[in-house]
Amino acid sequence: MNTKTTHVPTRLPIATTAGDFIARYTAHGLAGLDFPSGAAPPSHDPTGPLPLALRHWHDLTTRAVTAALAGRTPAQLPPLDLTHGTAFQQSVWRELQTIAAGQTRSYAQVAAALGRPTATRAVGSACGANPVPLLIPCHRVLAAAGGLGGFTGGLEWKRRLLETEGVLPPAHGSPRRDA
DNA sequence: TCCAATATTATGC
DNA sequence: GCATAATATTGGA
Repeated sequence: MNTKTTHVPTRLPIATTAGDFIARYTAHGLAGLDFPSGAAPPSHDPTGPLPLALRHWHDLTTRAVTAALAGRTPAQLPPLDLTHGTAFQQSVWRELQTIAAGQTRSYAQVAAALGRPTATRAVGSACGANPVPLLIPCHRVLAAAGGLGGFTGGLEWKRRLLETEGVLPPAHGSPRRDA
């Protein structure tokens, strides 16, 4: 790639009922989305007014995140900058975006859709590398055995999102992975 | 180039 | 139900 270009993405906060999400933007679009850590607020240097395009992206992102938290599918998503991932990861993320709200798929199912039915573990790894949670419904991917699997940044979020969408399997009894 | 880790899955006891 | 082996991709030494 190019040399060490100080490509620091613009960080903007997204106020939600669950806290302030942190959206990271690059020149190509939304490059990352972080859960409310409750740590230091994203002090974006107000060296000047935000670019119009960036403001538009942030508006779309805010709506998308709000919709996702409400268990709904975002009507429109901002341009995503997924160049940070490999070709395989991008394929996985693209496949995840085809999963509608209220529906879940197993890691094996996603792997099979990619033409690599034996790459179940790789899919899980790619999901963990997902820079844009919520918008890319990585939380809708469950283990084939009915388990939640894992979730980078906090498994409680995954549980909360699934519960909101009404697809959270019962903690006792047999989880019906039947859509 | 090789080693180890990972948000899994299937099989055996 | 628990433990072990197998398989694919990635990042670092």
